[in-house]
This record gives sequence, structure tokens and C-alpha cells, in this order.
Amino acid sequence: MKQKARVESKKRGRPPKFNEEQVIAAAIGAFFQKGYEATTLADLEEATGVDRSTLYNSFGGKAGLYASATGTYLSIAEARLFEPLLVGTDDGYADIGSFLTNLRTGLTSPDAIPGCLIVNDMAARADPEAAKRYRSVMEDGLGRALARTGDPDSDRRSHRASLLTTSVLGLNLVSKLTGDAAEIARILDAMVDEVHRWEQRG
Amino acid sequence: MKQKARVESKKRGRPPKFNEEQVIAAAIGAFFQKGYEATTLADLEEATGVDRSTLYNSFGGKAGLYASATGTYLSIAEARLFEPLLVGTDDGYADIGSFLTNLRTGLTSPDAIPGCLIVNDMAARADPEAAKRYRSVMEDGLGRALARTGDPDSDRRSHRASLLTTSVLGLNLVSKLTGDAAEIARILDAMVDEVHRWEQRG
DNA sequence: TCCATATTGCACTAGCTAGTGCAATATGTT
DNA sequence: AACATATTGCACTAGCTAGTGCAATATGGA
Repeated sequence: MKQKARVESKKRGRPPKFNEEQVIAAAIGAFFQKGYEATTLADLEEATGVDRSTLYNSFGGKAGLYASATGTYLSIAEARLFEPLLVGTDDGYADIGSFLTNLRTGLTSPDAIPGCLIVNDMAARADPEAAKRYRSVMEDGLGRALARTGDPDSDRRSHRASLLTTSVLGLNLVSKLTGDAAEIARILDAMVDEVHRWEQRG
Repeated sequence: MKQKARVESKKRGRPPKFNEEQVIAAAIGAFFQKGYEATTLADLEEATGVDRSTLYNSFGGKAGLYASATGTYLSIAEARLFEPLLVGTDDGYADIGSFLTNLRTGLTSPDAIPGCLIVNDMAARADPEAAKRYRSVMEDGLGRALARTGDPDSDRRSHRASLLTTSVLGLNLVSKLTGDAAEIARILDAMVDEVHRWEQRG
């Protein structure tokens, strides 16, 4: 890391060939597909079209580039997904509906890279078969438990089994990332609270 | 991989020193802490007390050992967490409550390794700071949107913000793992459905 | 006892990794 | 034109990785 100052008043010396935004965008794409570990400097060179020494001098190597990539990605995600939630309309439920629609578009459009960069990295080397089995067994079990509640609406039951299963996956993620028991307890309280409401109101 | 047959009627040749179950248990512990990629053969040797050549001959190397570890882990998880859901009592809601309690115990007990093995592997190399920011921004946004719904119950609102945030994390995971748009759509339908119910019934 | 068979433990290796060193190059300034 | 400065692109390396080869060893059976 010889110099990291990216903003200068005087421009002297050989000018960079690369465009910083484009390099970061390309890096995001690369990290997206494979996750941090599995993305090699060779991958990054190919994706960005920039030599590793340049990546080193200007972005701080693999780690620095990943930091830039996640930073940029989060800013974009905040602007597109989360900002509308913060500002919003006077109809909060409609805003949440829009949020979920945006999420759907982002995740299911055919050319989109699935997942989000942050979570993607987590799932880079996961065993798809194991995760699939884990998920389907859990959802099946929850579905059967819900069938025993007497709730006659089978669509609603399967939706709820799906919701709980997905939440548990997210919960495991939070558990791993924070390791904070109080945080886990809070989330579980929220889940318990909601299930309790199902019981009371259908 | 010279031979993989682990069950033999005749016992000839030098007997193994290791106990298969213990080795797999130790391997689960090792993979738990670091995830697949970051766990080296040296780590596995130390955790299991077994030489790499033995791990190779008897378990199929790192990949084979991981397969055994996930298989065993899933069986345990199924027996402890999911089996009670499948059998259960006549009170489905109570069964789900018990399930969530078991989950809580497993995730928050001080000596427990956080997360589950499957999801843990996914989160092995994730950037905790980025994930934390991502999560807190999302939860904050959802909380504010819920505040605009006119729902006066602030505990309920924060619980729901938490539930949705956790679900979205899980959703991203599913998206990455399956890449199946229909599956994502199904989960999002479930989320939309539940939010819709909040709107209608409070 | 001697043989067949299987595990063990050590030393070794090929391949890949992130990261470096440095001469060549391209610009602004004087 | 000549100099100062910064980027570039190539070749290189130290270190770590999963995986191997093989002689030593420990057992059951003949």
C-alpha cells in the first residue's frame, strides 16, 4: 500500500487508466458470484481488467477492494430499498408492500445475480443439498404442526410454515454473525409473539 | 481413497485406533467454528487426533468428512428439533412454541456454538460489520414504516420489524442457495400475506 | 510361527494463493 | 526538453493447501 489518497488537487504523474466506479462495480460482480474467499486476485484482475499491482496500490488489495465493494453495494441497497421505507408515504403497509415488491424484482428478475452481496458471501461455499434438506424438513414439520392447530385455511398454513422456516434461517445467520444471545432472544420473542397472535386470532 | 467399506464381517489387518462417531463429532465441532473452507486438514487432524492419511483412507478426505459431519448433524437436528414437530401433540401452536424454545436454548446457551452447522458454514467468512449495518438499516426502515401504519402498539411494531428483517435475511439465503425464482416468489407471497393480515386485523 | 491384510504416521509434493519488486511508461510542470 | 511523480504490467516469491507414497506396525487366521 504505497499511497491511498484518491483525491488530489494537483494531478501529476501517469494518470490511471481505470475508472474507479467501474472497477468497484466489476469487483461487486465478482464477489457476488463466488463470495470473498473463493474470489481470487486472478478473478478480480479478469473482472476489472486491472492488474493486481494496481488493485493493490489503489484499492488496498483484495481486502480493501472488498471493503469498497461492500460499501458501495450497501449504499446502493440503502438508496433503492431502504430509503423509501424511511421516507415513505402516509400508508406504512403500502410502503412495506412496495419494499417487498422491490425485493421480489431484484431477486427474481432473470438477469439478476441471486441474493444480496452481504448474505451471498455467507452462502458462497454452503452445501446446497444439506441446506435444502434442512429447510424442507423444517418447513414440513412446521406445516404439520400448523395443520394440528385446527386452522382450516391451508394456504395460510403453508404460507406461515414458509415464513417461519425462512425466519429461522435468518435467525441462524444472525446468531452466527453477532453471537449475541440477547439479540437472538429478541428475535425469538418476535416470532413467539406472532405465533401467539395466530393462535388468538386465526 | 483406497477402501471405503466401513462394515465388515471379518476383521483382519490392523484395527483402527479411532472411534468413528467420536471423529465425526470432533469434525462437526471443527467445521462449526470456521466453516468448510477455512477449516484445514491440520485443524481436522488436531480436532480429531487422527492423521490426515487416515482421514483420507477412512472418510474420503476433507470433503468426505464434511459430508459425514453434515449428515450426522442433520440427523441430530432432525431428531431433536424437527421430529417433535412431525409427531407432536394435538396442540399445534404449543408444539411450535416448544420448537422455538428448543431453538432458543440451543442458540443462546453460553456453551453452545452459535448458529447451525449448515447455516454456519455459509456465514463463515461474512463481514460482520456489513451484515450488522445491513440488518439495522433494514429493521429501522421497517420499524418506521410500521409506525406510519397507525398501529399504536410499539412492542408489536418492533417485533414485526424484527421478524421481517430476519425473514429477509433468510430469504436472501434461500435465493442464493436455490436460485429458484418460483421458490423466492412463494416465500415473498407468504410475507406479503402476513403483512396484509396485519393491515386488516391489527 | 508366518502370512495376509488393514491402519498408522511421517515426509513429501504439486498447485494455488495473496502479495511484491521494479523497470517501463505516461502525464503535468518548469 | 528535462524533470518529478504516479500508474502500469510483468515476473517473481514465500507460504499454505489438500492430497500421496510408503515403510512401519498391529491384528486375525492358517
